[in-house]
Amino acid sequence: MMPYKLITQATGPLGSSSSRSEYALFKSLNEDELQQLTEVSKLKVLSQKQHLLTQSSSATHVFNIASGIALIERISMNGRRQVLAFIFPGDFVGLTQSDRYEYGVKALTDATAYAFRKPEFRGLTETIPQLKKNIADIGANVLGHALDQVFILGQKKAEERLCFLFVQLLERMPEATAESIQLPMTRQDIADYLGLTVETVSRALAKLKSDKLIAIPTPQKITIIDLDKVSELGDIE
Amino acid sequence: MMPYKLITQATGPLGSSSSRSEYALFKSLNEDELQQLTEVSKLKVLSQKQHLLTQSSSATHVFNIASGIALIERISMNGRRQVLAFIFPGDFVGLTQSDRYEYGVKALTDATAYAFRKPEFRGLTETIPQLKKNIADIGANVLGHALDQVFILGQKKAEERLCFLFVQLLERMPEATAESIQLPMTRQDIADYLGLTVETVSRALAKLKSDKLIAIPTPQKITIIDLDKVSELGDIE
DNA sequence: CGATGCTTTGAATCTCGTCAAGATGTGTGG
DNA sequence: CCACACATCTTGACGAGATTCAAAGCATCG
Repeated sequence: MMPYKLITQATGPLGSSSSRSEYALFKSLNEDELQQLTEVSKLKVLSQKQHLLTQSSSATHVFNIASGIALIERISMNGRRQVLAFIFPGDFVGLTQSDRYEYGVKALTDATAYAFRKPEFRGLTETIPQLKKNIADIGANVLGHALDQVFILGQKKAEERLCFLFVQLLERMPEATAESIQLPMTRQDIADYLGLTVETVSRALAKLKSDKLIAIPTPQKITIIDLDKVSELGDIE
Repeated sequence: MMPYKLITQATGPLGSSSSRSEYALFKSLNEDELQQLTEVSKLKVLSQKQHLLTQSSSATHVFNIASGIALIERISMNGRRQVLAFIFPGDFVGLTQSDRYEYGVKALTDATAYAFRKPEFRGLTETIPQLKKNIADIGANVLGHALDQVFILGQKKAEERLCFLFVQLLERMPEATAESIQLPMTRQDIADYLGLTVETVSRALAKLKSDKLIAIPTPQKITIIDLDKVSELGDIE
């Protein structure tokens, strides 16, 4: 019935390889509880650019990203698009205020996610207190992230915003190191995340490169040369 | 952080007159439960420009605004200031992720608030399930507000941002009508909320005025002349 | 290959920020 | 009551930063 095994620390179907997150859905759950979750989950496989869920569609499930990278986006009537976050293995998405998703989630790479039907999931949050707590922690974390983004968009220049992104990726993306950060998202995605245009993103990257703060071996890969300065520029404190 | 709408139906020590909120801390609580809350609350009286709580101070209380208007602000090391929200009677503030407030709350007018010591408040959330649910709802609402702000800051121009503020004030400020919106905050507060400078705010107001979308009888009072256009410009959908 | 999509670069334009000055308003002390 | 200081708001001139429009470079994929 369960072709997969539950692991929380290491890479696994429900837990995740994303290591640096203190806000994990499955944190501090015992074997039995994990088992209960596994039983109501269903694996969803996505290829690049496919949607895990679409804005305005009926909010029937919540999801836990198992592998791959995705983004959360919100598109307004007049077509303007805001990327709200990039998400990684172990991240949890799908909660809404209403009965429809207020945002879309699109895979940037091939990806897999475990889907939980809402009623069943909600039931488990009632019977497993720790799970409810984890959800609350995740919510607080999401809010913290949103406030960080508010700060950046309200206060920072293009190059600083890019540095903020780099710092975030270093903290959250599984395989990212200062030596090599793979960028699975397009320049347009970055622009829509940071409230800029593609051209400005490209130029700001060129400037950071010419200032020797970063290198850009290929368009999809950057190296942080001066981590101190990049951190300083990207800092929100 | 952000507006935690909290209101009972009637005006009283815990709730108050602000009407338009669906996210009430005291929603669906019975008399006895309200009584328990009242017993652990303590009135705090503030005059204009005083702080209800200060950033980085020990997070000992949560608060329910009873009267007056305040703002939530976050100031970074390098002195840059971001206003996160304007809050009104019935709003709830003081929840944090850490043991210190990550933001400050400053009164824009003379104001009063009911204070709850955290341990006691937390105790009540355990014994009153509906209270816990209300807190969760409020959190979701706060997140929604933060995401709106992200959208505005990422996508909109100065005049549109101002219209967004007007729409928000119309929705949330107790006595605000299209005919008359009192602005208890300074231009600097508005600028720091919308990610602009005072000068840009002043000029954008002048432009909206010359375009006959609004009138500015006094610097602290505006009138919406063309509500449709203002709503359209300020809309985030 | 040619077609398509993504990225970069260039030039003109626009928006907003910065610096500076003046206007308006409020509160205080003489 | 007036005069003065102080804070807030507005307006102007200028410059920096970002967007827009346009074109060209580079990949990948049929």
